Amino acid sequence: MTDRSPATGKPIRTAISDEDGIDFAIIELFFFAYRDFTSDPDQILADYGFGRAHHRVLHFVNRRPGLTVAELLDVLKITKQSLARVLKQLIDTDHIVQVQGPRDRRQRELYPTAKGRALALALARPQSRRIRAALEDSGTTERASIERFLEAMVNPELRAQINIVPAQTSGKKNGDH
Amino acid sequence: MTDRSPATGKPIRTAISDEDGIDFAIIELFFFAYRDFTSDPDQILADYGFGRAHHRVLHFVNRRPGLTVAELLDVLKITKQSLARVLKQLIDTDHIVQVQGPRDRRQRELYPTAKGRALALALARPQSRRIRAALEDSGTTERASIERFLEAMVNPELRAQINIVPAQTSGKKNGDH
DNA sequence: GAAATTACGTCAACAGTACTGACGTAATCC
DNA sequence: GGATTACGTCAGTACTGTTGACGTAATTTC
Repeated sequence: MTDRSPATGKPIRTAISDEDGIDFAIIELFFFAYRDFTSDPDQILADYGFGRAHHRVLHFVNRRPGLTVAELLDVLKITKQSLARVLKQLIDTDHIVQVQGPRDRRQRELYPTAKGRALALALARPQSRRIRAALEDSGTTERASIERFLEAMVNPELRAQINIVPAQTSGKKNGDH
Repeated sequence: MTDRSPATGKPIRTAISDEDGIDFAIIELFFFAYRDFTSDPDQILADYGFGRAHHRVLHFVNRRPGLTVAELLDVLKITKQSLARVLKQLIDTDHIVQVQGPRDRRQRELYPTAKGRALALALARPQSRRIRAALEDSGTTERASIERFLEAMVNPELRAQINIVPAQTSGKKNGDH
């Protein structure tokens, strides 16, 4: 390679590859996949003057209605100040309401309104559609294998959060609307 | 209960679920997985005073050495100004070098230096480790199925970018000079 | 060869999301 | 009653993204 130079930059012309046993293919795919995955709701959010932070808050409040501010902070792994702004906006725009905690009145339980529920669904719809299409296109027979892989990508100590999800609700309570 | 009120917020107490045929499970898993996936390199980047934007630039310059600024912008889907700041820092810190384009001297071909290559590898290592572990933990026998799924998640019109990856540098052209 | 276009760098201004640290208030715990 | 907790908020800052405009050098077009 005719390399004789000082410490200062010499251009390396060969592409990095799986040479070092590093899975660049999936690393890169994960980047592209997530970028496009989030671009769907971004379009909708723009109409409301919201961003991704609003989406995340809205999502989890809909998924775990009644969770407290502290719990939400823990799930999102952001600070109080970061949450404050977006949460306030969502409350002001009547997407989320706060209810004083029953046991502990210092706490604020967060619930979606009908408006907030509708928006959460609207944001999730294109994402879900993309997932379904991807499962079909990739010929993935069992959805569960993707689910297992993604779950295994999450830090073990944080997996508890994932399963707080209400799976028991699946009883299809009320009729259609 | 007692739900009859004006348009203003009434708390909905039931969790959103797969009721509407929406794949909330995977939507949420994708969020958690990507969050933790990016947290690995974030730790390292902090030591250099870099952020995720630097990581992405460094990654693609290492993956496609010699790409031009315009090509990089196209891959990252960001604006010139956003790129300018981080690229300048990477050049100033001797992680990336610019070489005047051979065919078109207006262009700047971007190459990693040894230092830049080393950092790119250091950043990719924990991510690759996480992927390998996830594949094992989830009992995914064939890596390719995950790869296919992720690729199918990418917008079709953008999939071309993915395959620009080297490894088969030949047999691409069709008699053009 | 002059004029238009292209590739890139840069300046200015701004938005969204994240951070830290500090302070105040009400409620609960001990 | 004092300490702690849950939450809200103020101030300041960093990173990454945006748009628009302008300048320069190189290439292309006529």
